[in-house]
Amino acid sequence: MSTQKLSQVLEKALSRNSTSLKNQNKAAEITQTLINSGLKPFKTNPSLLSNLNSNIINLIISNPNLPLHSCTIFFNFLKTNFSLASQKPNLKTHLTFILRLYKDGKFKEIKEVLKFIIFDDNLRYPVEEMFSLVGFECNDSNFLQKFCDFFFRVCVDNKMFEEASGAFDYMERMGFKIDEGSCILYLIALRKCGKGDSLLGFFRRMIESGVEISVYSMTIVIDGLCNRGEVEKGRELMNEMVSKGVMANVITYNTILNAYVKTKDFEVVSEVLRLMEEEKVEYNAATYTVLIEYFECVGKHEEAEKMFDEMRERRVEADVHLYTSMISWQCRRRNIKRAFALFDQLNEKGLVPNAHVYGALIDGLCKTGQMEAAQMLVNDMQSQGIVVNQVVVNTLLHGYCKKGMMDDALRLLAVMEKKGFEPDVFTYNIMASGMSRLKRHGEAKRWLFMMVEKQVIPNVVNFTTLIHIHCKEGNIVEAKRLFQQMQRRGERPNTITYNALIDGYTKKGEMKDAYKLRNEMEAKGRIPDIYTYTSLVHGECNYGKVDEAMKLFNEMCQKGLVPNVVTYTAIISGLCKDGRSDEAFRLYNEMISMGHMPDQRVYSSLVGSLYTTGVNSSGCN
DNA sequence: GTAGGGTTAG
Repeated sequence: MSTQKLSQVLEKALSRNSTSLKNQNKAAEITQTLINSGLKPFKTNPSLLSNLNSNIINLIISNPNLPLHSCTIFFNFLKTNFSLASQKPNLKTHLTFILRLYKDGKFKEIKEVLKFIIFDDNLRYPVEEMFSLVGFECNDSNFLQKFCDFFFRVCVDNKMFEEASGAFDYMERMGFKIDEGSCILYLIALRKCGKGDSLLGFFRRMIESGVEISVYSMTIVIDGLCNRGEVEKGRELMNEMVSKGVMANVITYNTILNAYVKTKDFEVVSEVLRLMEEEKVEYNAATYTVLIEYFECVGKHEEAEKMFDEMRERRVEADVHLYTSMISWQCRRRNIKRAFALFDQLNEKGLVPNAHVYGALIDGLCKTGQMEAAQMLVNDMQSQGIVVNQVVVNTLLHGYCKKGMMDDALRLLAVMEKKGFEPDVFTYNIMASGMSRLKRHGEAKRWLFMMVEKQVIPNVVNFTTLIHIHCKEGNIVEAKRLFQQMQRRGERPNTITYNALIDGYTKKGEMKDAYKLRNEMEAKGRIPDIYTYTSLVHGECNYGKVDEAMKLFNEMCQKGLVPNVVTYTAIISGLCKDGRSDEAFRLYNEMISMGHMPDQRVYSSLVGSLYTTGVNSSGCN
């Protein structure tokens, strides 16, 4: 190094020292003022802060003699005072303030400052650079680790997954201990944002980075896999983790059990139950809820009751979830008395009913047409301080619509809208189908058009309703157009959608197109049900092709589908019109033996057939 | 900071 250069360096160092000294003096002066008199002097005389620079600010903020409270007030003053725009705290100042908060254990406040940094265009830096700056400014490795973790969590809280991922990478590269709790928040946020496909990938990264894995994060990932229909993958993951020493608990098992219950596959359900027994995992209320749900779903009511009894024998306390499920099933079976008995039981146990429980009960009353009682229950829940939410309003509306009480539905809707209720996809569909049921097709369509105007995106159900309306109006062209439009919009028609359209075609006598759709739905994995067959049977009968109708009728029975009163009516009247009263009476008897009550149409058909064919000899009883 | 519950269309 030349002498000249050395002298320059020395000069610079000296001048730095002198500025540094000047800064220190200024900082000390301001700090003292803040301690003695707070912000007031600076507000009345802003020139006191005229020579402020970031070094001075940092010296003030990091001064442990200045109480944190004063420190915060000063920091916020600098941030918000427009006349001090040139001294607005920069990233380094913010980091200094965070360090100060950290030393005082103010973690919640740190997160707020971090959030501010993340959303401020002038303060936001690439993750890497910011962390390096923290490491450079502060030699405390513990703080840097904690800082990274805070930053990661704040990104997660604000759904900034890429930034969070960057923070994770940095922590991994630096060999920091990564907190599982933070990773769990990341997993939950992913799931909440519909990014379930990223769960497993991130979980693998956690394992590779040496994050201590607990049953919590494992279960979240398994749940995510189950929700995507990848139950087997979930089970494999569980086995893999068990071999690594992470034991599954009752919640993990419930998660897998619940996924299998939805497939209604008794074999796999029993297998999980056996596994739970082997592993000595005791059932809890959630296990019983899932099992009761399963048995009710497959129509084994007695088994479901047995589960409820077993739970009490094993002294597992029922909770609100379980009662809601039980009540809902009683209501579906129209056993309102039992539903209310369970409701009383819940209250006697000191459990607090919530909107879900009330929702189930109100639905039960609506299903049985007891609208006054339903309204009373709504008042009751309100008096308990429970908010009448979207579901309850929709349930009530549906109750009124089903009874054709459209004026009451409209009145309720108007009242609720005044209270801030906003109709959703359900509401519009309930109103439209209510109108359509009364053949008020114009109004029905208006409700569905209104939802589009209100920017509510129609789903497959809404499209199906509209298609159905057009079919009822005989406008099969428009129905078909909508059917294609919905698919272009990414809504996949389900069995019910196909049924609506098939019914439209059969009513027009366009049987060829109806069969074409039936084949198409099968090819797409949508299974024809009794409604599909009933429409086809009806269509064939209407056009005198009773042999074709009988073929369909036998085909559906072979497939294990049980004809209902409508199917029987269609085929019986078809046979009668064709003069085949023997066959008609045979099916009539079959229908009676199946426990179906014939309606007026069946009688008229049969009586009519007696007139045309003379005396029947089949011995109808 | 892990699981289970109430609403819609033929």
